[in-house]
Amino acid sequence: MKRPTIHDVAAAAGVSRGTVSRLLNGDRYVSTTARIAIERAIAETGYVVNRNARSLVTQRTGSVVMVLSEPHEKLFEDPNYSVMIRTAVRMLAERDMSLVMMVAGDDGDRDRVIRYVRGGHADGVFLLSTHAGDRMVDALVDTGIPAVAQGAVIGRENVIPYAAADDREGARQMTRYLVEQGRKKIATITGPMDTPGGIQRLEGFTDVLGRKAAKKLIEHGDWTQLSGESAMARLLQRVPDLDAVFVASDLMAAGALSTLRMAGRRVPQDVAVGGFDDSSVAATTHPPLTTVRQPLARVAEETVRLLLALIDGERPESPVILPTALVARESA
Amino acid sequence: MKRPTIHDVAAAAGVSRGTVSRLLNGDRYVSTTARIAIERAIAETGYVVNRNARSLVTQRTGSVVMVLSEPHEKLFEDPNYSVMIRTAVRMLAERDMSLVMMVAGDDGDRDRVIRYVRGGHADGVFLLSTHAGDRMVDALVDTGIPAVAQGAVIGRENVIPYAAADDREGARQMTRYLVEQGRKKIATITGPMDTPGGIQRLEGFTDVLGRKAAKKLIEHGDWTQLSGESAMARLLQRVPDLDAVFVASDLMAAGALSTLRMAGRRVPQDVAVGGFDDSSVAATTHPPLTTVRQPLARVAEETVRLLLALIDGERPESPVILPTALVARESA
DNA sequence: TTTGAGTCTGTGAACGTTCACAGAGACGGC
DNA sequence: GCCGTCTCTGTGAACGTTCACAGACTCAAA
Repeated sequence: MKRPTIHDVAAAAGVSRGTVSRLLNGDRYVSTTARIAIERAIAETGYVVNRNARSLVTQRTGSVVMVLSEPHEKLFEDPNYSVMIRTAVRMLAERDMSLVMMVAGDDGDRDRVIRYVRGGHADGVFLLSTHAGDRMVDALVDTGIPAVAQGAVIGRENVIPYAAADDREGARQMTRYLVEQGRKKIATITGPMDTPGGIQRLEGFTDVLGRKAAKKLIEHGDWTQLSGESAMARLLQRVPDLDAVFVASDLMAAGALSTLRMAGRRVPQDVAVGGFDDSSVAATTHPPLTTVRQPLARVAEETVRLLLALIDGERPESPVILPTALVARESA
Repeated sequence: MKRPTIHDVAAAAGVSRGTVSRLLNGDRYVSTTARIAIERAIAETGYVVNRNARSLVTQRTGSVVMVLSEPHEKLFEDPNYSVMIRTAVRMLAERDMSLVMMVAGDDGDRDRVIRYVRGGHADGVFLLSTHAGDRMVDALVDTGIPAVAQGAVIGRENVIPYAAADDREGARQMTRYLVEQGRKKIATITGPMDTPGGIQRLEGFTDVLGRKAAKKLIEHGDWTQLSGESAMARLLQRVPDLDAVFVASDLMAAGALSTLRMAGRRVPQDVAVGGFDDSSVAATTHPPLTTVRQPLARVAEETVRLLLALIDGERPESPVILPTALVARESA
């Protein structure tokens, strides 16, 4: 019951290992008769190449590792991951490469990742939601193995190529929209200020309103619904006469909506609410959220493309920034 | 700049390959002096074992593959996946094993998966949301490599071990709850009838109401919000006097809620709505959904445990069915 | 002192590939 | 008829491990 090897195929086809190997690897110097015999032999024996043996000599693994840098608790919610995983799996499959998942939640995890990559077990690395100042990033860069990120790695923008949505311009779009609607006192709830989305979306907001004007109108959240609720509560207390709020994620916006409802403010009559992401919650809130759509699928695609190019030894341009679009619903 | 090999470590430590290998693999016959020398040599050289070379001789890969059987479009939404991935990655990491992701969306994908597993590239397989009658399942079983599923594989319940939430009892809980609230005409919107959740949750519903009574009160959806909307519309047309509906997923329930709102029915006064999953949407709908919580994390854990046991050559009990809990909010 | 068991070590072979090399044959141009 | 080029093929070595085996040494019991 042993798995057939390249020897078995060669014997069955009446040729040598070398010829079989050449056919397998797309070398052009294989005669048609040999080709046919080998192809039949492969079909008959059910042969499939042993990647370990191959990797051992080629020094290539045919796999890429995706590193998720969230702590273990905060796992749900983010559709980014699914899209990223699917896209990567699909695009890698086209090259017959595979995707290995790793989590870098604590220091032990990070060491494992470093060891894994340093051990030469991957041809490339995807970094997801990596935090500012993560020493793992530098260690990975040191290995010399291609690495890319989805969204900027703060402080390493120039060393880790990345693709991302145009968070800043998206925030500008939303803020301008609120202004155009005649809103006079527009506040914002940001994401965490150690994430690119948190930073960029606030930048976009102040781009439109001006730094001084915006100063008093900022509260910070941590992307969770709960943090949206409490940030909204703090805003209402500090700025009771606000008539609009730009919330840096839909989930936080959902939280803001319930706080507003509890406070008796009507949306959008009294307060307009703008979200960000156009995630699935955006359509289910009441009222449905006006939000900014991110081209998630395209960002994922470009991220993968970036890594594949690096693996191929090219020098792709980075960053790849993709446009966002305003989705007008009822909340603003 | 070559990566150090076991030879380098052996030389640096003044011992032979064999001794280093023994230490690495936890063999007890290694003297303390050798151990210390080797450990220092490993630290100095930055040695990390080459898994390919190891796999080549041990015939074990130290990795497990997770197969997602959704077509490429329907990817978002399902938190199951994230939890499952995280749990698997975490538990595998403890054994220094890694997780490879594959998607089986079309026939080409399925062939790739079969080839991959048949090629001996994985020590085990996780099957996620596998469809009834999928020939890939039989092919995988034929390889003799351990495989488990999260949720039953319809028609292969006895050949593929699995862990799952007690969908049937969960549906009973919800249906009973609606009855206890004094609801007289309770309808249901099911999931697709080729998924275990679709089947089991309907079973639970009819368990409580009786097959004949339930007959007329059933509409089918496909888990999406949109399908929930239209199924609800069909129900309203066919059974205008219904006063409750058990919807087999929260997302579909969100759809049902908006149809009810459009139709001018108040929830829960006119119509009570019960969901299933206790997913993130459940809290954001208006009114918040009364639903059934699945022990997602525990299901994932048990699924992984099952596979690890199989890999270790044990014969674990299957299926592992885990209890659900009713979460009362405002919609019922 | 001999024996035997237990501990520890080194060595050669094997795992299944790819790759470089050498060589055989075919064919066309001179 | 010879040479050079092109196509095609087989072979040996290498990749970095593990494993079985044989042997050396220690120690205690007979």
